[in-house]
Amino acid sequence: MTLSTECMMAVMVTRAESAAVTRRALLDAAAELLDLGGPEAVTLREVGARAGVTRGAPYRHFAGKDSLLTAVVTEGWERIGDQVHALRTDPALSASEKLRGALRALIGVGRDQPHLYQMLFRRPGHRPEELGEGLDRVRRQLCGPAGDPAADRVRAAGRFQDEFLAIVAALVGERNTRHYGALLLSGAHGIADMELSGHLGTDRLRSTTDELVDTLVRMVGDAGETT
Amino acid sequence: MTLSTECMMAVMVTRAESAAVTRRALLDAAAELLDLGGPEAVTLREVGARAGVTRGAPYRHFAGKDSLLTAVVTEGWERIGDQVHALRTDPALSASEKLRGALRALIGVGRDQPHLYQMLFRRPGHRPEELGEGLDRVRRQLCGPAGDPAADRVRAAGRFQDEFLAIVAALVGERNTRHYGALLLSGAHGIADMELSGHLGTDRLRSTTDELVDTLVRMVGDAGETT
DNA sequence: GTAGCCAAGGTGACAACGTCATCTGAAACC
DNA sequence: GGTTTCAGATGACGTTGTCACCTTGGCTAC
Repeated sequence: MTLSTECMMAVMVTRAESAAVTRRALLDAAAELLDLGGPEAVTLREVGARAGVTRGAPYRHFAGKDSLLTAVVTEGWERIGDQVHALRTDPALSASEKLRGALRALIGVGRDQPHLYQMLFRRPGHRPEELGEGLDRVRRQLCGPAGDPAADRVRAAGRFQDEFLAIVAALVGERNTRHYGALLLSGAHGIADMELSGHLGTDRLRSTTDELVDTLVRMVGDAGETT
Repeated sequence: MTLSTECMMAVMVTRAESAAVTRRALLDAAAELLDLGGPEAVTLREVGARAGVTRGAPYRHFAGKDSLLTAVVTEGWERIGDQVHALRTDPALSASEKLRGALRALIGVGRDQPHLYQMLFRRPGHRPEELGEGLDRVRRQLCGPAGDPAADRVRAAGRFQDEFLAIVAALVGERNTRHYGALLLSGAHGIADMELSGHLGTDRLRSTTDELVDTLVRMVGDAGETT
């Protein structure tokens, strides 16, 4: 039955269409495996199998495993960017409600897709030993060829940051945006990652993520007013 | 020359001593490889080679690769715990100086040993999908047999937290310690991890880690006073 | 319409890895 | 002195990422 349906639906597909659907299936399979068991569980053989192709096929669409995972991470950043964009442009929300929502959205990704979340905050080539100028250098290095996985990922993360900083600017003013934006983002990420690593919610550190976010936003609001 | 020295020093070593020195060499080799290239670069074959044994030998001292890495992480937590202990008991420092020092020490580990740092904040069995009650559950599960790698790691992290929270308590009072302690630790970890992942120090988020720590401590100090 | 092109995908192979079963030799113990 | 025990060596197995090579079927130029 599945086969006959497949045959009927396979009638008249152009080559580009077929390649696009395979690429999409590879990305979906990789994202699913990532959610299930982390980067280690994403094997090109299993990805290929779930996408209905063999182990070598992914190399037609991605340079290798890293490249595939980077593409999955890029789509993760794009989704979060969309979420924050929706918050920022929602006329029914106050500035601090938008901020709280953005931070909670980030932490929510951590809770719903822990493995994906942890990959959001890994250097594209995952080489933390060379700190240098951070993503700016990566951006300059890779800005040229659009479609490059690492560059796409940096761009997607940058868009998220722009949306987020626009919300922060409305709260603490243009002049303090970069500083308090960095502090808020670091704080939210720290809260999310502490929860993921199991350090939160213990006997010693018993606060919930929501409580921590509320305190953080309140403190920044107070500090932003006085300056 | 090295060989003759070795021979001279190798005279009359008991079996337990030899085993201990091998275990030590394995840990050192694993830590070194971790610093150089991350967990992927820690192969049992290379660890064994650097420790002067073959690939199978590590299994005499550790259950497997995970167990070995967990032991390395445990020693990392112990070192940080010692650092914070030294800060806490230093009579020449004020409470806020101690706090700032502790946060900077944590971030310093991130800068000096990025790969080790990132493993400090990974679940012992690295299974972030089951959030549950966090480390408390792991602690209860594994509290029995001392010497168990995961239990040791949880204990070492717990000691660090105790030292840290003692500093926080002196600043915001006993009643707020858990909440603000969690916030400060999350904040510092977020700052460190954002720097490692290259998200800090970009055009959009240009603050330094020291600036962020200062603001964070100042805000918590203000909030702690008012309550 | 037909010949050639080209890219998606299949297949075999390779090295590296974690892990285990088995063997060996020497220290430890009675 | 014989036995036990355990650190370490060795061979083997399954899995993985990756590459070179091959096949096949749409696409394009004439």
